[in-house]
Amino acid sequence: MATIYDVAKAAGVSPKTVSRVLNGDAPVNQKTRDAVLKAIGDLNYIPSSAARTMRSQRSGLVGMITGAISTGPEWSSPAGLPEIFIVQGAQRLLAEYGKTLLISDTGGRADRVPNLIQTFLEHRVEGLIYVAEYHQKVSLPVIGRNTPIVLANCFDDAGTPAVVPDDMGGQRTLVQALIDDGHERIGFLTLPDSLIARDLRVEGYKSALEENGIRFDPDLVVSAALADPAHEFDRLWDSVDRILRLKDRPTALCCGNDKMAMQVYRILHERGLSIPDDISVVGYDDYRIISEHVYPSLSTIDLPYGTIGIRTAETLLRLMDGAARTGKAPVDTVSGPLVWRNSVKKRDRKVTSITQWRS
Amino acid sequence: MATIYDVAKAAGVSPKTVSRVLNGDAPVNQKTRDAVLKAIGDLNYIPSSAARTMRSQRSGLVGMITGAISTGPEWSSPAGLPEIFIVQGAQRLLAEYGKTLLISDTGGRADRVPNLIQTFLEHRVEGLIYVAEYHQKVSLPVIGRNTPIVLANCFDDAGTPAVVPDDMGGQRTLVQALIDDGHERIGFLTLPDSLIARDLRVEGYKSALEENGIRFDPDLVVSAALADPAHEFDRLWDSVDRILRLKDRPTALCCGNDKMAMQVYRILHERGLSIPDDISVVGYDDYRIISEHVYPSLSTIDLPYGTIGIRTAETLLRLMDGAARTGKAPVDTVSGPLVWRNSVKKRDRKVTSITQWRS
DNA sequence: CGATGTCATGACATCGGTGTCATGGTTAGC
DNA sequence: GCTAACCATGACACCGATGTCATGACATCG
Repeated sequence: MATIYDVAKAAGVSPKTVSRVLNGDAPVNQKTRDAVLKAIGDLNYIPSSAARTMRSQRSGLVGMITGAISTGPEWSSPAGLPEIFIVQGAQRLLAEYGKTLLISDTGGRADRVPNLIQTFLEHRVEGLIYVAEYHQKVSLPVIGRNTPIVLANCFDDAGTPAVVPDDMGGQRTLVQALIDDGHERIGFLTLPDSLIARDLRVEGYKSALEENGIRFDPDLVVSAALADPAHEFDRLWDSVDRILRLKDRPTALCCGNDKMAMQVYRILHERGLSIPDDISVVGYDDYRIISEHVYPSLSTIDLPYGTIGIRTAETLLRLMDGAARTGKAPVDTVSGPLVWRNSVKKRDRKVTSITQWRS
Repeated sequence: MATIYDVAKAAGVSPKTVSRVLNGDAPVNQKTRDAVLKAIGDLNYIPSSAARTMRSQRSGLVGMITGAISTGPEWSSPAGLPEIFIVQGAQRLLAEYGKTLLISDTGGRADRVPNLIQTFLEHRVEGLIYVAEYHQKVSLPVIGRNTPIVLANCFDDAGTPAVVPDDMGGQRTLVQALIDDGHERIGFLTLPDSLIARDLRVEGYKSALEENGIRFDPDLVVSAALADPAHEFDRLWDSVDRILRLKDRPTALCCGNDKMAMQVYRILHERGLSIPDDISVVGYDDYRIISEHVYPSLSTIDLPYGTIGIRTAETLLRLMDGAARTGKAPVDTVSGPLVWRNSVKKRDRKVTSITQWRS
């Protein structure tokens, strides 16, 4: 492989001049420049980033770790796989800034993390990103002060900068949209209790009700999923059953995610209820293979993994740039747009909503 | 950051001896070794792979490109995203061999590929992997002879080593399973004509019929999907309609993939047909969020992306190891297991199948 | 016209490891 | 007891870039 010396010799200049042409850090005469560029082309010269890294102490690399890290309950999402969107988002932004992404997956074994970090540090990554499979709390082994790290889709106790989905705001937006469509009795089939997203979304649900002067009825919120997938469906069936038997039956159901919504479709269908005429349904995630293809297509809210990736990279780049931690909260929340399809029916409101004379 | 010289000084030995402890390339006295290891720990020394790469000319890096590359029709799979499984599979195997994965996504723009390759070459990657979104033919810009490259989920005209799914064998297996369950009139709602997988699977379908002495009826094979997603559903509806109106109506339907199967479920349901009692259905891909959660759960065949990733890495490692291209065909096919769930009904065969006296 | 500044370029050291070769001390073999 | 073989270690050059400083050729200015 040709070196900068070969190029220099071929162009009849010094290596340093070739370097100047490549990096543009000092003026070079046009003729000289042309000669150098020609030599580069002829020799098919490709600079060595290893040599450059050594001299300049900047590798241009960013490390990313995906896969399990917490020792919490294994809540596998065999098809969720938000990771790829986060990876793509982060990679694309980093590429714009000339950074290359090193990636490594734990393969589900948290004990491998220190090794991965060691490898990344050997490559002198300028920053690290850790991506969790779902919104959760993690605890990472400590890394030297020098290498900034940003958490994506998770956060920790140590105040590490993090980017997470705005589960509370998302659910609030979703419920607000239902209220705007005239719904007031809104059931909520939640994710498993062990998930942080579950609590945040219930908060968002409550807050939307409150802002609209609707009383919160605990009977309407049912923990519908189990961390154990084996009994998932039966549990969901039972939950729907309980909600439908309520005296003042809800006109709309929020589901923990689109997958659950798909199963709720089936349950409602088997019970002879038509969506959205008899009851409206919304999901969460905008998992398009489901939301676009079920019938009626599902109204939901986008869980913006791509944006989380971009935002994470953005935060990391800023830290790499030496920006001291700003006063800003270390946990950044990202919200996604409503995606309103055909699973919600507009209703006439029985009473004038409080919202109408609020704004 | 501590260097090997700092460690040497702290341990009272020469840098070269530290190097020997790290690499184990020559015997080192136990006492000396302990002193060196202690110094390494005390100083929190992490070797620089840039320096190592420079001297040894081996970077330990493998580059991977994902995203669009062909200029063919944009057949987007918004939710398919096999890439992540391929990435994971490849990364895990590479990690076992001490290789680190550099990853870059084209962001859908094939014209960026040369830049990505340039970047990878600057990092002196020891090998390259290109991952396509779906089984297709691609054409990559030429790279120097030195860096081996393997294609995953695609192939080219130039005879580059490649790993692709065994679409023909998979469909044959699937149809054979239907035949084993007593079906003989088997409809096939295929993927869009533009896809290579479509033709291969039709081949597999025919071959299974032939092996069982069942006459191929072209009316049973309907190109059910369009590359244009806008009219996708109407087209599918029409295709199912056409097949159901056939004089000798099929007892089972093969669908191009699980997503299509999910829509076929809905169509059959609306027509008052029950699965699997009135008609059996199988998919393709084992896209679990669908296949496990529709009702009845879908019998299908796994499209083994993880295995493709592993096999690709395996092939690449062999090439990196200097193994001259063996006589083996450069295109390697990978097949996945049947996943038999509840969407197929066993039938009594009207006539003794030819298979029974064949083996 | 000499002093000063700017432009274009080169010489040389250096980043942090490892390959090569040399060296001194032990042990084995005859 | 002398040589050969081996073990453990160090000196030194080198991988391929770039930062620093120096230098010669011109242009500018008072």
